[in-house]
Amino acid sequence: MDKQKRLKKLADEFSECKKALTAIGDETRQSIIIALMESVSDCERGIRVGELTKRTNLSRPAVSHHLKILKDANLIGFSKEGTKNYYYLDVIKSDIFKLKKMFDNIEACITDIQKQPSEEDGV
Amino acid sequence: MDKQKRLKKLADEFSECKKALTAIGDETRQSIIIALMESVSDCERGIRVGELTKRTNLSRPAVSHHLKILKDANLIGFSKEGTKNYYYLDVIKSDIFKLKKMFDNIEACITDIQKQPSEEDGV
DNA sequence: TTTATTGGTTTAATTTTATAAACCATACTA
DNA sequence: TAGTATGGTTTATAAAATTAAACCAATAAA
Repeated sequence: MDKQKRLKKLADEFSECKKALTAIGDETRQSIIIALMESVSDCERGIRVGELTKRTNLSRPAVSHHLKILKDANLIGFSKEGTKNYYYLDVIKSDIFKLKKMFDNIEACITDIQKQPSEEDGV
Repeated sequence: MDKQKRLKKLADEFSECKKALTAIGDETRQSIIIALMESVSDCERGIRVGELTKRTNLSRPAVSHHLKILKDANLIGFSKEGTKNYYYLDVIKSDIFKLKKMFDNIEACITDIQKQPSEEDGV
């Protein structure tokens, strides 16, 4: 595949990650993700909204609001048990995996192209 | 290393990427990054602000403002030639590489821990 | 030296976003 | 059934971000 095509494909892949990047690119939501990370070993099922409000010092509506954005961006999973909602990180099923692959590709693609002397420049 | 420590390290690594994530988590800046990607094969040195305003349909002050944020977050590189400023993606030197490594670690760490049955739960 | 080009910055207005209060719905429990 | 806990949503306000206009500085060219 030529450089142009490869870069176009990479730009498209990056575009497909826009929603996930925007969702994760907010400090408040980053705190929520950190709280979810730290709870991975504690609770298999994930943690509840009440626990998240404690750990992040955010109000419940704020947590709820940002969880919705993270859910819509498919970055976190959740399960219901009665009125209790458990939120958790699930890397493989979520778009975190999509982000991982995308960053791997940026690195591979850009470094490849920048290493090679360009043919158009007369090499 | 035990799970708790491993997760704490991951959360710290994620924290160190906060600035980069916030910078990249903006639609306008995502368009700028896409323009920079697509120009990798065209111009070795990178592209100028004027070219970016054309490609993104943003005003010059807007481009300038967002480039500054991307620069401050160490996501892009630039070089001066007289009054001309060339902006470019440099994956290895920039914090894009830091993001790549961080996402690789999220994947490795979380999936490892979620795969193993937890010892505390009586296994 | 004068003029043009390039691009960063400040400012002020608009737009967007975030938040807490109040409210609603659901599902357990006694 | 009444009471309690959980948590999502709406709304009104406050805070923050975005942008274009105007301005400024530096360099290049004529």
